[in-house]
Amino acid sequence: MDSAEFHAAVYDTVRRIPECRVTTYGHIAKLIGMPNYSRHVGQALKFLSPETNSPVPWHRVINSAGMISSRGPGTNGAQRQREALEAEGIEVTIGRSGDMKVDLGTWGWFPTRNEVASLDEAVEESSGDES
DNA sequence: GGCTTGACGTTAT
DNA sequence: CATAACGCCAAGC
Repeated sequence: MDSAEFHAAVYDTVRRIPECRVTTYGHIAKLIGMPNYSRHVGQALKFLSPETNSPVPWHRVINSAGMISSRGPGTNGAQRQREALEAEGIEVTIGRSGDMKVDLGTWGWFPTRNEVASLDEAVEESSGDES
């Protein structure tokens, strides 16, 4: 699998995250069959974040600690992500250091690969499948 | 070629 | 519960 396919797999998986739910980079990596590629999931997502018009709900992907990754003090990306999450009704905790955290126990979405496959039938989109 | 970096994860203090 | 250490793999330099 080259980087392009990896990106496509990531987008395809992230797109299936239900509304008002969040998941982690690591779980996305597991779903596409590459448990140790968590960092590259983020790498793929940042490639489409400037768009914000893509069908990929990138804002629903956070790290295992449930916090929105910084990506640079001067950038407003994290801020936009918090806005998007709250817009969906997801509760975001703000710390004193400006750390934005989501309760994974409440909003987390961690299905198995099989469950995602069953969701695939419900979606019935014209997306070319993998494997 | 090696060294550093990064929207990360897990385990141990 | 907050920090630290270690592991991980592609990309850029």
